Amino acid sequence: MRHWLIKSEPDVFSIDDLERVGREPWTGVRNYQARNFMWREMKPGDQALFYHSNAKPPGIVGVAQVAGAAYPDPTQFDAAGEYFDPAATPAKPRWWLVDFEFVGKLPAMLTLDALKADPQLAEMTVCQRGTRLSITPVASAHFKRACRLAGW
DNA sequence: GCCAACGTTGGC
DNA sequence: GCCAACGTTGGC
Repeated sequence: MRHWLIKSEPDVFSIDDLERVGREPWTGVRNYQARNFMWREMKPGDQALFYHSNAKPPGIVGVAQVAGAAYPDPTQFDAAGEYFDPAATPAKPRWWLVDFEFVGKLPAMLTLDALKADPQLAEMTVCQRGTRLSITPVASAHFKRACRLAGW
């Protein structure tokens, strides 16, 4: 099993939203690298750290898991929506996604500051300067360490 | 194919 | 609100 970190702005979609709906298609990702992770590398059952970005403070708040195989992001075909891609067709989709399902909430947020302060976690991609990618792979050792640090 | 301009992300 | 980082766009 591989591990990941997925970012979401809590004002848009928070860990509480995921808990409420149970399962959510990860729509709107329009970055090729992030798409490739969902399309080609994620497998059902992979677990992801759920990260609140653009939050005060930012940090990891829970765990989600890949709920099924990748499929075309339906929002790319919606001409009225903000994620419409005129170059994409159902026969030749450009954007792919997976659904994530709620696994659990951390007892307390593991803040970005706390991640950076931990010698083992400071190497995580999310801790690196200028990292904007919304989906990143996480080493299994880092995943375990983060859960342990958060008391989960 | 180069690269300057532009847009977005996201911490601070 | 600022701005560093960096991906994308488009003129040439």
